[in-house]
Amino acid sequence: MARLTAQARRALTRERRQQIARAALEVFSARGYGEATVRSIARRAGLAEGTVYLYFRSKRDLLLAAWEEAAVSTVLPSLRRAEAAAPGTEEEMLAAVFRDQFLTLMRHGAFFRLVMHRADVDAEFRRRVRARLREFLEEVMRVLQRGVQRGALAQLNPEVVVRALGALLRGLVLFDRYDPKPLFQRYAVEEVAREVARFVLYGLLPRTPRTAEPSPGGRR
Amino acid sequence: MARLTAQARRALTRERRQQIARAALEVFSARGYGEATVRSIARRAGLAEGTVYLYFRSKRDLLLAAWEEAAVSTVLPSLRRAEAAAPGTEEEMLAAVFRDQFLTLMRHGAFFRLVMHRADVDAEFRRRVRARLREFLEEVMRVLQRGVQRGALAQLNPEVVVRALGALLRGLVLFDRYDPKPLFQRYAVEEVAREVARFVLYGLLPRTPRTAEPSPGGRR
Amino acid sequence: MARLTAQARRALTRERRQQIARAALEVFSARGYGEATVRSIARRAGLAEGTVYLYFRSKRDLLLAAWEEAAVSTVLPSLRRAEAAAPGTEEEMLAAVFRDQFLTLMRHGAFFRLVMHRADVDAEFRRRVRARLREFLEEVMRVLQRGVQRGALAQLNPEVVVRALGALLRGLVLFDRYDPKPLFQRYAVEEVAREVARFVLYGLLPRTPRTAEPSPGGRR
Amino acid sequence: MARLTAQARRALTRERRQQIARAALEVFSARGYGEATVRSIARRAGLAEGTVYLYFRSKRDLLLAAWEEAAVSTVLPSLRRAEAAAPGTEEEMLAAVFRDQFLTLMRHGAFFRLVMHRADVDAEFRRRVRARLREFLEEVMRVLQRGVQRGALAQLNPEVVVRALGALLRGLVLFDRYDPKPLFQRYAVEEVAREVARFVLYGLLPRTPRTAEPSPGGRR
DNA sequence: TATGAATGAGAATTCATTCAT
DNA sequence: AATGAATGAATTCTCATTCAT
Repeated sequence: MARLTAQARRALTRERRQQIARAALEVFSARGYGEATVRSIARRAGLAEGTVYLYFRSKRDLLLAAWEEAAVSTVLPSLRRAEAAAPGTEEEMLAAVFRDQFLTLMRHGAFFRLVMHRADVDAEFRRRVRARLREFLEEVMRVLQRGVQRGALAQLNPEVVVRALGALLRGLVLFDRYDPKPLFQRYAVEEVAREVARFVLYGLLPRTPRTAEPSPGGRR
Repeated sequence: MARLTAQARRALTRERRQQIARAALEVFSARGYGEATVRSIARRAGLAEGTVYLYFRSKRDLLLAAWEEAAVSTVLPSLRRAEAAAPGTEEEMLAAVFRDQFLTLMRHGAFFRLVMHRADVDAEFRRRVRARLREFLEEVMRVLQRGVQRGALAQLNPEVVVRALGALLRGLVLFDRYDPKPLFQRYAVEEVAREVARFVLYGLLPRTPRTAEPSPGGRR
Repeated sequence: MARLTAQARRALTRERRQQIARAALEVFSARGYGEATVRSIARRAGLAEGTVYLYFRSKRDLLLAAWEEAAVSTVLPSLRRAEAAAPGTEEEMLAAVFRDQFLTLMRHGAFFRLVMHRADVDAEFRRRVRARLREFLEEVMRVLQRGVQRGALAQLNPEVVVRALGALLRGLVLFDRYDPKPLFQRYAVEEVAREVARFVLYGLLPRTPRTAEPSPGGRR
Repeated sequence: MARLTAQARRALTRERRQQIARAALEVFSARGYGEATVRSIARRAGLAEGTVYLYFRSKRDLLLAAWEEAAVSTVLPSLRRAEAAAPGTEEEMLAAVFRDQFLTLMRHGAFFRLVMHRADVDAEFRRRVRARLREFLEEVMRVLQRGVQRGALAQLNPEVVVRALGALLRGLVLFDRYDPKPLFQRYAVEEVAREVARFVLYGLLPRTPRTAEPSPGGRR
């Protein structure tokens, strides 16, 4: 008659949920939403079909859970570190932030592409995706605005820039899958991150005049 | 009904195919792949279910056809125009190219998001998406390389830059759907295009030293 | 390309619906609602499972259709005939009405028992059952009221009597199934009908005084 | 917990069984058989699902137990009282018997309707329902036969009359649920019982000639 | 060529029953 | 004795695809 404490039970439940959510993440990533079956997710989690329904109400809920599982970002911390960087190391710090972002995105690329699509089809899901994005956008915007105020950044519209940066980074990874010559298969992540950091800092135009002044850590 | 020449027949067939492909594009955009039914596509095209199968082998083929229908780009021409631009109008020309790209993407945003996902799930589809992208990438790369050689552009890796640019532009539009404060609902496309052009040309860093030299069409 | 006229098509559809409704009636009668599967109904109708759903939206709709199929009453006509009866043949006419009612009920006894139960569980179904009963009740009530006014019937509350009669007749058949010595297996329907008619006309008390008067077609 | 005597244990077991059977009766009445879940019955009894299976072998057994619970009749005693009635109070006594019967039936109307249906589907259940009915039928038949022999009742076939009476009483209550104008919602049970008693005693025909003679307890 | 009725494979979901604790 | 998590069989319903007309 040994019964578990309510706390222990809840912990077990949370663990099972995560176990299933991870399986869902894998299966959804591999097969998409429509093609993934609840059965295959259960099998992947090593459980029977019915068991899944003890922890999730529907297949749709599995998708939401998989999204929570995948969306844990490692980027915000590295962004905060970057902001605290000494002047002159901007390029390196930005490259580091970008690399982290790339790695995060690469881990679940297929799933994020699925998410983009499902968010079109499923309004509740879209709401959740938006909620998660909001926090991220606001944090980065704050960083940018401080940079502009300090004179460390050009006077660009931060609303646009934050989205341009986000699109650039996410797009680079997520569109790479159907690139005829995938970038991330031909260059190391670090390399791409550094090159993108340069592009982002100095733009497309040649910076010849600038090299005239002592720009520590400057390039070329 | 009088007999038609083989040519006329083929023309009719092509027309019917396109009629169905357009219907498919609309329905897929609105509902996604799994949720779209062949019946709804047939209905949208004003035909019976069976008729669709006279022109397409399967639902999957409908998706491929919808993709061909959607992927007609208006961007390459505007890019060529841009390249021929006189120095000093770079910003305007780039903004124009970007605007065209944005408009193209916005027309079928939901469908492109679907495509990104289906390309993960369906290898043949991925092949086709890649093929279409290749031509585009190569064209833009050539433009960039010429710019670098002429000294008009910074010495960045064109492989990276072309993808970064593409990701930036596509990402801005495609991710906007689940932006908590959608950019393209709050700014005119032209405005976004111009701001992004500036960002892309000059980068994030302040350009104060540069304004010292006569930079026609310079900014702010 | 021979297409059917809209009329012919509708006739075919009606026929198919009835074919399926009859199969449903049989299967529901034999197995009950929960135990009956749509598949078994389809098989009984000689069709594939999916075909059933071309004609009915759900299993529940099949039940409603089966009910319409079963509830076609042969009783009202015979009731009207009875009312027109010459005095003195009351007993015979009533027996005839009862016999018809018994036969109707016996044809689908199990199904009517199911109906009584489902009407408890399913509100929409209850509504339909009620609607069908209403017409019947009102007709019989009118007959009774006329009888009372003419002095041909005792001054009883017609509301109660119509229900008492209905309950008696329906109950006799429907409860017979779990009678340890089923009446209708041991007596001919006609016999039961006649005996019940006597009971209903003269009641339980002995009618000795009455035999004193010349009661043509009187009894015993 | 101290050991219990075998007797005390058995008593506890019986009590638990009844507790569950009552819960089953309620849930079956409210939802029907197929729609009722063992879980909901367990919850209603304040127990866990598994516990139910310590006392009953299957869901079907729960139904049998619920039937035993519901079928305890209060009618036989009142019938015996009625038989002992002095002449002249027949109408009142019969009305009293009927009222008791009505009340018993009304308490579990939905369940009895379910029972009628399940008895069709489940042979063992039918056997049990029959067994319970037998005792009742025989008792009432004896009463009727004595009445006929004493000359207190008309010379009708008691086999038919006992069933006609039973059908009438049970039917009145059980069919009332889907009566468009339910009798028992519009008349007091006593009223219905009295009116039905009159109908049953004197029949539908007017008793005018009869009132001429001294008919003790006559009507109107 | 066009139609849409028919098919049946396949998927999500429920729930009676079992069993380790 | 009591629990409730786990199981998986079974069911309803959908829809891509076929085919007779």
